[in-house]
Amino acid sequence: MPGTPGEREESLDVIQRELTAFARRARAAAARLHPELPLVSYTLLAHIDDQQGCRATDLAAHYMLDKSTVSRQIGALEKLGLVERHPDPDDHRIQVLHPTEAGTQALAATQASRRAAYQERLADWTADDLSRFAAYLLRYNATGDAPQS
Amino acid sequence: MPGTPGEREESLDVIQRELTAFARRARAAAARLHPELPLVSYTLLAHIDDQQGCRATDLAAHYMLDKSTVSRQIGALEKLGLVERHPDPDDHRIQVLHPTEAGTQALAATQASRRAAYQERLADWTADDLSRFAAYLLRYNATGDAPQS
DNA sequence: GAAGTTCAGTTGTATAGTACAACGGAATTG
DNA sequence: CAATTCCGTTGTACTATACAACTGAACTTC
Repeated sequence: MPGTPGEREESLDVIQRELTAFARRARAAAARLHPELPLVSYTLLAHIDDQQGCRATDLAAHYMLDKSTVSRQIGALEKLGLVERHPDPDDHRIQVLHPTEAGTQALAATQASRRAAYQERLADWTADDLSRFAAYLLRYNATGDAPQS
Repeated sequence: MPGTPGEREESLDVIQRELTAFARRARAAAARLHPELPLVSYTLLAHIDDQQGCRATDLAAHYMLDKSTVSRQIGALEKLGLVERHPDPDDHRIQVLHPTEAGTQALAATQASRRAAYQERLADWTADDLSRFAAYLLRYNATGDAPQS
């Protein structure tokens, strides 16, 4: 469709702006909502739990983070007693991470309160709109999974 | 609506997860894309430009930032010669912000490269999908404009 | 119209999250 | 075994942020 270039650009600008606005607020909201489990730690912990045994390097690659950042975050999570490191018997360089009991528990609690917040916020959306919005976000993020520049 | 709780929850989880995933990467991507214009500064500058004369407090409210943060960011932008402050003649407390010539120019350049990145990323979306996605994001962010929790 | 209150913004201080660079030890490859 | 590559840590620095204390201007109320 070559007819409507302006409209397309406008939508792109809106998407860019609104996603960025969201990103800015997400941090603030996360900090307010769960003061004891920092945002990044939460995210990493969730990933560790999801993958059931991953390495620090995996986390760094997946989140586009420096390995030093991951190292410190993991250190913090370990100090909080939420993750454990197990040396890989085959390769001594590798530390396999997984959540402790407390980690799984903390994660569940955080997830619950997050879901409640979203629930309230999106209370007046129809299930149909929610599902379409979710689909768009999935599609958007999938596109960017292996980005560049 | 007690009928369809599962589907709704699932969508909520997806939205939550995907928005968070986006937020994670946004910073890294922005840092890579425009090393010279820091992410936050860019965002604030864009808002200032968009609103043609806004106050620091407006920015703080819109992005859920502390006024001190805004104050420093504006200070940085001013030092870079990208924004100017004009005292309001009617209310001496207020500083009306707007972009300088250089600010507008820097913004245009940054916006162009950002838009190009989004363009490429969203190349295979129809204009219709883009517009609906944009609308959802606007609605989502508007809902949260005056939140609490 | 002076005192108290609210509002806009700045500054001091502290913290999280991040990157980059330099390193250490372990594994792989020649 | 020497060189290289891989995983992780530590040192250092910087950005973004919050909270609290403050200044100064404008409203309120008597």
